[in-house]
Amino acid sequence: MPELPEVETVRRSLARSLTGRRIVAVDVRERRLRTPLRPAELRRRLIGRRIRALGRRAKYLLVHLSDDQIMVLHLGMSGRLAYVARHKPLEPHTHVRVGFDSTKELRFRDHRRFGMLFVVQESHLERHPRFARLGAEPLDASFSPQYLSARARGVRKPVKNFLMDAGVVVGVGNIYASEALHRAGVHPARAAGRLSAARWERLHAAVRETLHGALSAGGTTLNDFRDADGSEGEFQVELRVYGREGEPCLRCSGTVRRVVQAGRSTFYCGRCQR
DNA sequence: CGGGCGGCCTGGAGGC
DNA sequence: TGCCTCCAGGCCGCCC
Repeated sequence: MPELPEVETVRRSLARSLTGRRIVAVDVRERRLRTPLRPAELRRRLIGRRIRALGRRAKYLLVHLSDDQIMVLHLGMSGRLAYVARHKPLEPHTHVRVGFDSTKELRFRDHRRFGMLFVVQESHLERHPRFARLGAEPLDASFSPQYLSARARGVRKPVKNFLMDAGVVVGVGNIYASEALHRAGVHPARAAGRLSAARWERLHAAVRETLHGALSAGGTTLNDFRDADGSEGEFQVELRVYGREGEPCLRCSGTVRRVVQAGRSTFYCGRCQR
């Protein structure tokens, strides 16, 4: 569920609390995450280092540390980060605690354990296997309709799946792909390689507007998304098609439908999305 | 080789 | 009421 706006929301809330802090303790309570945690290595590479800044690449949160190190966090589907008082009782599924030179600590919870936490050398980040093949950042200036159109040339897979391909554009997950396609009036099953330049213009704008809107709302909280201070997002009330199967389209008199594409639910209006 | 799909996980919802 | 199945979806490996 955490897509770009949710990860960015967490980044912003964490940056306020963590920037400038020094790591003094790392407690791994469960090492079986998506990538198995290595407690000794984590301690060796994290303890004593200071947090310089918080960044983000795709859905990865980047905690930039002193000495050229980055602590990389991925929330998977159910991951949560919270900066809370050290003495607060542990919530269920708290897998990692990172202590700081303050009275608070960072807690990483993830009941489904799809999340990740590892450390990379900053100068090696772009060569890291999980980063080397990532596509454009949708909110960057380099992301353009021409880029999308060029990457889609000859691609026969549905445009919905194309938008969710992190090798093309990052951060667009299942919810915002449906929302952006609806906003652009593009049918999700249309082959990516068969969209006109005008449609790429609309879709490009729709992706950015959707992500910016969600960001302004602090993300979408459908089940359990929270930022690092525990606040919920508000964008769920602005969703136009996602989760609205059978309900009326908010733009025309059509009905929102649900189909499964590549194993994922897609919501769209069969009337105004062509 | 592009693209679809299953596996990884667990909690919650819905069916019987 | 309780048990079972299904679904949620980011990412990757596998397979056609």
